[in-house]
Amino acid sequence: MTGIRDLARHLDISIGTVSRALNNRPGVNERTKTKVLKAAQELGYAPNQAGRSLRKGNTNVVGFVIENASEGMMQGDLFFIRVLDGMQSVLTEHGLSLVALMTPSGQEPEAYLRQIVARRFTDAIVLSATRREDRRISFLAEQNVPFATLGRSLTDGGQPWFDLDFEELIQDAMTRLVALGHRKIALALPKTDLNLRHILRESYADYLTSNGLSFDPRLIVETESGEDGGILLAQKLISMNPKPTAVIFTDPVLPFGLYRGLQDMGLTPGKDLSIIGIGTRLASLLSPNLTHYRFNLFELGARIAEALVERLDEGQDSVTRERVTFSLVEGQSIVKI
Amino acid sequence: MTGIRDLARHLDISIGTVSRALNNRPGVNERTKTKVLKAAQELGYAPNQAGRSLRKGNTNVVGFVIENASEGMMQGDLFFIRVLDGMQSVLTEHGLSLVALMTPSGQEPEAYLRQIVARRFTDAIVLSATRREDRRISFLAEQNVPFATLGRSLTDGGQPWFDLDFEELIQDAMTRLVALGHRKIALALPKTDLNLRHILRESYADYLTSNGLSFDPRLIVETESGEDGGILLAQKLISMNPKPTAVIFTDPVLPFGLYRGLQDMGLTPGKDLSIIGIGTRLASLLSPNLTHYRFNLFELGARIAEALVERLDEGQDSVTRERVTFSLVEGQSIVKI
DNA sequence: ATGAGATTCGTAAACGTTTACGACAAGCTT
DNA sequence: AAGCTTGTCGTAAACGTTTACGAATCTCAT
Repeated sequence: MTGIRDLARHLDISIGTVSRALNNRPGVNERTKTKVLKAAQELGYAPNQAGRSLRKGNTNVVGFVIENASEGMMQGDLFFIRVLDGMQSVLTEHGLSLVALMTPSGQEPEAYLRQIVARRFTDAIVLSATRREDRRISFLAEQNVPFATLGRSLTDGGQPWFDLDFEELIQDAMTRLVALGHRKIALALPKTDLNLRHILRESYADYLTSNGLSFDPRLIVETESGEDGGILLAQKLISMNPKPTAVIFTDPVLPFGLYRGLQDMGLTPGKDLSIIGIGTRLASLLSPNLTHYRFNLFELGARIAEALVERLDEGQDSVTRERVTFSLVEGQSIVKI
Repeated sequence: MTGIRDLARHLDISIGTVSRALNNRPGVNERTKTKVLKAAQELGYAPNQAGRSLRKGNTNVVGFVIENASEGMMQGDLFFIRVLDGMQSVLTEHGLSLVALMTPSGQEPEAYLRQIVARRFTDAIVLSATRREDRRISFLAEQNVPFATLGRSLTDGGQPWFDLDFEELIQDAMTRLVALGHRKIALALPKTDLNLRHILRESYADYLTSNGLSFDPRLIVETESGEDGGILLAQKLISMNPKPTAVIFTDPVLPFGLYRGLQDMGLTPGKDLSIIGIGTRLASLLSPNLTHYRFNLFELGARIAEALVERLDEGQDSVTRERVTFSLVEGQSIVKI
């Protein structure tokens, strides 16, 4: 393995100038600088990560923490990869590396976080799957670790966050459904402690009350995730009182079960029940095509990364917090009543 | 941030013994050892990664390299997360960390690999998406980096590899189809330079020739990935000559298009064309249910990790290379002809 | 009590890099 | 030509840890 000493010896100059040349710092002759760069290229030199970060006190690595790798991941993975890709694209431009870290199944999320912070493994951290109250956020804030979150939380760590604009989305969905004559609109929420759940719930209630419509909490129904959850949901919806004419939900695999459940009971999705999904790419595989909202996750990742590098470069002047927009993919699963 | 010096000062002993106590090396009194461990716990001490790996010359990190984050990832992500989870579970047991690294979209896979090797970022590497001839493998072998691959390749780096047993799988699928009376069985292969493509092709040909059946290369058809690829495939299959009565494929989203394409032409999947998929979890969402093979990806990951720690601990005595088995999920998409 | 051996600990060097500091030479001004 | 500035480079310390080595203490048989 070729180190900076080898490089220096090979060029017969001191390792100090070699280092300066590589990190193009001032005070090194242009000619020798190019010589050094060429030699580094030829010998395949790259600075030893450990040595560099020990000296500089940083790692040039940002970590994206993934939770729950084992369970509800059917949802997450499609999600994360795109976000990661977006982050990567801007981080590399700034000479930063991106690693994805997944909390070991057995370990507490916070304990794992404590580890990687104490070891100084990364310069910055991106959290996802934010809970309504999230101790990870307060922990990172206390420790003064630069971080951002994908999703918001009631616990405020002063960090930049980016999230999907669920308020606006629910507003949009509800308006559409109401315009089609729907009044009994069910909201299917996954059993989870994610903040997402609460945001959806409140947006839903807000829309109804601020538009003079009645808010009936019985129309909010808990769902299991996945296909089975969808089948169960179909049965629940049919036997509910009041009986909803439309339903909004988030799980990407759930609609398959929902469709099947309805069909098993002799009902036609879209016709007998209007269905609108949030953030499920697979949705377009159903027939009749599921009307749903999609997000530009790549861009979301890029935005997060930008906020993070800004934070790393310039301290914490301004924290950008944004709700990124969505787009509607029209299908045939919502109809006039 | 509390370092080992703080710990030593706090206990009023030398940093040498503190280090020995923490890494429980011989030559430290049992009583002081427990004292040290307790204090470390209380002060939330964890050894600085950079300092430790600089001194020890290793990082205790293994990296899983993900390629192609942007494009054909619809397939991969569902795949990788489970493998990663399996790896994580055994790596943590051995005090190793796992990070997922994704090659930046713009960069050459090999260049990226060269980077992380030269920087000594990880102790070991797991490669996926192996090509038929894979320069990454020869590179890692040259550099003497401990590594394993998920998938095989013609280029042999002397590394342990684990792969799904596609030979046995094709054998199984073909036997079933032939037993049902099928003779014109199409094999749909994705446009890719992955070794997988060749393995499937050869297993397919092998089965036919070694069972006295005719091998007609016209029955091997290239597909685009995703839903559109499925629709295209449906059209191709129908207009082919000879016209196949069954088809085998791998893409997880493709069957949705295939089903739709057939239905658009007034045909019924399963009835008018027998369909059997490989490794697509979503397949069970279709109706009629897609008959397909599934894998225990968690275990696959665990096996890879085990092989890797064995390699890290004991040098390279034996290289385990295994093809892990599959299971059939019976659906209604293959029928007697 | 004394020496040998075992146990426990402190000291200091080393890992590879960056960077503050000073040395030296060259160019310029007066 | 002397002094000053500028440009270029070498020297050495520092980052936080581990570990070889030796010093100090203790144990125990003689």
